[in-house]
Amino acid sequence: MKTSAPKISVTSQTLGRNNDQVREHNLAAILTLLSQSKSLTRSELVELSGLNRSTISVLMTELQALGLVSETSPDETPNKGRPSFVASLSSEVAVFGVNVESSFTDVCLVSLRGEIIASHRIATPELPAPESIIAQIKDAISNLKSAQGDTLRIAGIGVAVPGQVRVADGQVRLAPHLQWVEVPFASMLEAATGMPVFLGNNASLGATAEHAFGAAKGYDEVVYLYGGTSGIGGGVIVRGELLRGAAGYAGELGHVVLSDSSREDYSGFHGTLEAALDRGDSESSPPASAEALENQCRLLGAAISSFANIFNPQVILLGGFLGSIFAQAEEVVTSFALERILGAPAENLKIMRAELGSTQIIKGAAGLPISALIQAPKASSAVL
Amino acid sequence: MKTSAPKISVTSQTLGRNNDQVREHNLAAILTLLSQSKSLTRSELVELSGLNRSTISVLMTELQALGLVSETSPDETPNKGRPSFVASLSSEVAVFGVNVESSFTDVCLVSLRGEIIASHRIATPELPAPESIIAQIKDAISNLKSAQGDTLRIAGIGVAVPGQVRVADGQVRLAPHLQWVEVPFASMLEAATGMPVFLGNNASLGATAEHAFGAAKGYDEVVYLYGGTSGIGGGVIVRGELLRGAAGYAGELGHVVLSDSSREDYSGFHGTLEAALDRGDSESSPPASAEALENQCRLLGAAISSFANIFNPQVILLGGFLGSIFAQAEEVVTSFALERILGAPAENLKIMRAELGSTQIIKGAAGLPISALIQAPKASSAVL
DNA sequence: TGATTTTGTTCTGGTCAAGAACAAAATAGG
DNA sequence: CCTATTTTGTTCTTGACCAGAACAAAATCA
Repeated sequence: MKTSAPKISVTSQTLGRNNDQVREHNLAAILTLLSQSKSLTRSELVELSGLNRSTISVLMTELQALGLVSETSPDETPNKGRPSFVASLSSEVAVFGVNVESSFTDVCLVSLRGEIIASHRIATPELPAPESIIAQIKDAISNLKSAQGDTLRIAGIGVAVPGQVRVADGQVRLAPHLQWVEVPFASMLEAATGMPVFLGNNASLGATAEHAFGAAKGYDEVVYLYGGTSGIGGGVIVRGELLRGAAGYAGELGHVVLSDSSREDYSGFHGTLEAALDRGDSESSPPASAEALENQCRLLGAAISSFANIFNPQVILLGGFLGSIFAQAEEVVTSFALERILGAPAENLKIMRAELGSTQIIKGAAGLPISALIQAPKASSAVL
Repeated sequence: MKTSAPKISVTSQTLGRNNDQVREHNLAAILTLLSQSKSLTRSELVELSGLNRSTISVLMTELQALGLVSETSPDETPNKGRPSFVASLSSEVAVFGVNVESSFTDVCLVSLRGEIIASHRIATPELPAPESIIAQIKDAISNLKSAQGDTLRIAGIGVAVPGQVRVADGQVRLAPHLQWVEVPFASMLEAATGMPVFLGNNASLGATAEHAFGAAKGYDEVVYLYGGTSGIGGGVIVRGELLRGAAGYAGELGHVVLSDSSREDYSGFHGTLEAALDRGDSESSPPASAEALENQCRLLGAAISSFANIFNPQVILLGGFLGSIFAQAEEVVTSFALERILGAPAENLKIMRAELGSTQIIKGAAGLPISALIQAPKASSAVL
C-alpha cells in the first residue's frame, strides 16, 4: 500500500539533499509542467522550467527511456528556425480512477493527462460490501485493461470514498452511507489487483480535480464545497496542495457550526452547515418557496464568509446542489457572504460554481496515482 | 521591503533546480536543525541531516565563515572516541522583534535562537501615529543596539500588528484598534532604519512562536486561537508553515460565524466567535456567573469543533483570555468541543492552553527575519 | 603506554547542470 | 534554387556539489 501523497515526513523538509534528488526533482518538474498542458515544445519547457536547453535535452531523453513521455515532430511550424519537438505525457501509461458510492461504483481508465479513456459502472442495488465490490472492481479493471492494447502500463489505482479515510495506509475509518467501519480498503484492493492503491475522500478529490483540470485551474488557494446525497463535504487547496491535516481527515467543511439550531446533520451534529441546508433532493428540483431559497442562500453565504476569513482563498467553488443553489441566486448568496468577510480577504475573491460534472471525483481519484508517479518518476516507473 | 516569507512563487515549486540551490538548501537545513535545538554536535547534525560527515564539515566551515554559526569544544565527553564539536547559532547575529499595540509598543533584541536579549517598552498614552511610532522604534533600536557590543550584526526587523497585513509588501491594510488604514509600514520603517522589515498579524505570529518555541513545538498541524483586547485572532500551521492564503490575510479565526445571534463583533459582524465571547476584560476577572462561563465554554467548544473538522490538527492552542477560560473549565470546553468533532479527527487531538506569556508575539515577530535568514543564508548574510 | 573508538579533514570520484561549440532544420530573400 | 538567418537539438567541457575512502586527531579503556 502506498500513501496517497508523496511521502514527505515531518523532518524531510529540513533534510540534506544530494544530486540524485536534484535529478528526481527536475524530472518531476518537467512532468508537472506537461501534466498542466496538453503538450509543450521543448523550447517552452526550457523557458518554463528555467533549466538549460542542454539539461532539458538530457532529461527528456531519460523520461522517454522511462516511457513516461513521448515526443513528436510538430504538425505546423509557424516560426522561423528549426522546429521544436512537441512533448506530451505518454499514452502508454494510464491509471484507474474509482468512485465508490452507495448505489453504484464507477471504474474509469484515465490517461496521465487526466482524460477518461474508458469507463464502466457497477450498479449496486444493495449497499456494496467491501469484499464483493472489490471483486467487481477487479473484474472491471481487467476488462477495461484488456480492451486496450497490450502495451498499456498501469501506474496505480485511485479510489474515492464518501467518508473519512486515513491516507497513510488507505484505511476507511468510517463511511456512513456505505455502512463501512474500519475497512482496510487500500490493502484489500492491492492484494486483489497487485497494483498500488491510493485512497481519498470524495469531496477532497473533487477539490483536487477542480484545481488540476476544472474551474480552479491556475489558482493555488482554493476552498471547495460539495453538496451531494451523502451530505456536504469539502476540500481545501493550500499552496497548490490539498489540505490534509494530521492524518488526512481535514476538509470536513460540512460540519462547521453555523447556527444555534437544533437540527442535526447526518453525523448527528446540530447547527452545522450540513444540518442547515437541505439535502441532495434539491439538486434536481428547486426548493419549495422563495423564502426557503433565501434561507439557504443566507446560510450558504455565512459559511462562505467563514471560509473566506479563515483561508483567504482566491476562489471558493461550489459543487453539487450547492452549485445549483448558487446558480439560481448568485447575487443573493454573494451579498450574504460579503456581509461578513473582512475587507482585505474579500478583495479579489471569486465565488464560482464548480466546473466539472460527475466526472470530477473520478478524475480527482485518478490524480492520486498520477501525482505519485510524477513526484517520483524514476522509482515509480521502475516497478510499472 | 522583503516579503515575510521566503519568496516561493506559485510556479517555483515546479521549477528546475541546479547545484547552487542544493548548497543553499543544505545550509538552510543545518541552520533549521540548529534553530530547533539550543546546540547540536556535528555528529548529531550528520545523523539528523542524513548528509555525509565530510559534507557537514564543508558546510559548517562555510556557515562559520558567514558568521552564522559558532563551534566550541564540548564541556564534557561522556563517550569514547574523539569528542564532537558543539555547534550553535551565532550570538553575533540578532534581529529585532516589535509588537505594536494601542497603548504601548515593545521593541526587543532577539537572538537567532529566539532568546530575548534586551527589550524596551514605548508607552503610547494616545493612539500611536505611524510616523511618530516609527521614529520612536528607530530610537529604541539604536539604543538597544549600541548597548550591545560593536560586533553585533542585525539581520532585520519583524513587526507584529493587530490588523490585516499584506505580507507581500508589508502594507497594513486595516488595523482598527490603531485606527490605521493603508499604512505602508514596512517600507516606512525600512526607510527609517535601513534594515529589512517584515510584517505580520499579531495572532498569526503568536501561532508561529508557539510552533517554534512554545506548546506546539514538534507539531506540524496546529490551530491557534488568541483572545486579546483587540478581539479574537488566530493562526494556523499547515505542514509546519503558517497558513497565509492568497495575500497573507488567512487565519482570521475570530470571524467565523457560529450562531444566529445579532450580537456584533469589533468588525460589525453578527454571530461570530468574537461577537459571542466576552472581550478581553474577562482575562483578569472571571465571568460574572457560572452560567455565563458555561455559555462561553459552549461557544468556544463549538468553534473548536469546527476547526477540528476543518483542519484535522494535532493541537488546538488557546491563548489570551481564551486560555484563561480553558484553564478555568478545561473539561467543560473539551466536552462541548467533542460533541461535534467527527470520530477520526477527534483522535489524538490535543486541546491545550498556549504556553508562552506576553513575549510570544515578540518572538513570533522576530521569527520573520530569522526565517528569512535561515532560508537564504548566503544571500542574506552577504548584506548584513 | 598502547589498543580502540569516534570524529574531523583531505583527497578522489561520480553525478549533475550550465554553457560553449557545433550540427540540424526550418524560413526569408534574392 | 541557393544562401543567409534564425531557432533548436546535441555533444563536449567545465565547475559545483556530495559521497566515500583514507588518514589524522582526540578521547576512553585496559
